[in-house]
Amino acid sequence: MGIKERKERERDERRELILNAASEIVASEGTDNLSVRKIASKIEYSPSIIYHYFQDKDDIQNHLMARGYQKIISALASVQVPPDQPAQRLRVMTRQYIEAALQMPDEFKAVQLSSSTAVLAFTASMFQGASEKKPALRILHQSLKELLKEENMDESTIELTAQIIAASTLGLIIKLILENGIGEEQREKLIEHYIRCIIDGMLLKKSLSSRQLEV
Amino acid sequence: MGIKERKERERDERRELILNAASEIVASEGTDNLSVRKIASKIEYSPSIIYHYFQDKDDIQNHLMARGYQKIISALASVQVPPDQPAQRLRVMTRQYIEAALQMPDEFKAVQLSSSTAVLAFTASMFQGASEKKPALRILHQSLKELLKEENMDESTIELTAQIIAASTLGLIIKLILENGIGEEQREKLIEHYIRCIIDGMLLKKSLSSRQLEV
DNA sequence: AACTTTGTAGAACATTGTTCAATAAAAGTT
DNA sequence: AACTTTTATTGAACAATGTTCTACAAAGTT
Repeated sequence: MGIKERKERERDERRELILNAASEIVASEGTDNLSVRKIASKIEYSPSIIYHYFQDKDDIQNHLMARGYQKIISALASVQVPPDQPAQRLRVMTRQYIEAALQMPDEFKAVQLSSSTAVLAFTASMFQGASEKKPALRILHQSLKELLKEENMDESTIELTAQIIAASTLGLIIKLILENGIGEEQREKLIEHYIRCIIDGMLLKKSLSSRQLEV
Repeated sequence: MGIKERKERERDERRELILNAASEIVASEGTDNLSVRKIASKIEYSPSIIYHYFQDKDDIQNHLMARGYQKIISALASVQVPPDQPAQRLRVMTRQYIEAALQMPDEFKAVQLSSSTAVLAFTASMFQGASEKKPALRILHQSLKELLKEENMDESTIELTAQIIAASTLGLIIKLILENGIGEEQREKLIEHYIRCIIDGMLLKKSLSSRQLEV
């Protein structure tokens, strides 16, 4: 049954063709200026053909998001720090996550910031609920677990902490993306200070066990 | 010259009329479904009239943003905690900021998440650069300053810290907005834990002065 | 009363996402 | 090889969008 496979391959290739064109448009003109017709014109096909390969525009954007997300995951997964230094590992991973996101601001915006319902639903499926089910967060979660288990922290607190780190890192990324005029050294300072404050701050707190604060 | 003033008043009233209609549409149908024509139909005017009172759609959205932002600022400014307890004050303010934002997810999304260039520029003018120039951040900044000055922290670090707290709080808010299916108690837990981790974590770190970490 | 400014509407345009009916091409079946 | 079914592709069409332009009426000024 070689033909069926070839057909599927060809179909996938055309889907890739469409996605690549879409990706280029997003890269050159921004997410807002992506249109079905521009994609069609770029690949020199009629606009209608898009709907033979994708359900609708949201579908295309979902796939674009998935790609961007995959890049982030790869960047995260490729971090190899000696596993006996989980704190350092967490720092490096956080930094990698931030930098991966900054290298593809448009895709990241598509992943994280879109408010169209379909895109939102997709985002939710990756970022919502327990972090075990979210690819990128799972990796972060794993590192956190290794790190925090040694400090007799209960499971639910670890889960909460992972989510909060993910959320606040997202916030920093958004800040850095929005402030595209920011200088390189200022950006570096912010990232550095962020990791200091958030990661190290949290670690330090835990290492002092659960002493209550009444400042 | 009473007539000129009345004219201006009438003009402002119609601008308000338009903004209110826009606001209702955003509230009921979401930011994505706001359209000039819907506004016109809601106020029972022709679509063209909109352009007599606003430059374009982005202009309207900017004003919508400004309103939402004003609400957040009010919520922040209304926090009155004894000034001799700056840490507690910072906690309450952070919480208020989060809750104000969650009560108007659409406006907040408009303020923070939009990627249209005009909206972006506007957002930038409020959130970008030094926090002294950003109304909402300035209040936060002020509280931080009071709090951190006592711990001989230099100005630039305070600035960085303020920005990071603002950014990560933004991240949490976005997370909570995106996860609209989240339960009340879970949301509460997250906010509580966030304040614990971020605010208290930072405070604790500072109270131990600048000891370096080599975990 | 004549003139100018301001408010309003209607028609029109280009662009968008999407659908539908028709057709060409390919694959499968006899 | 002839026929049938499936797949690929197009062109025309539709409705909704943001926006502009021309025209015109109303209000204000002189």
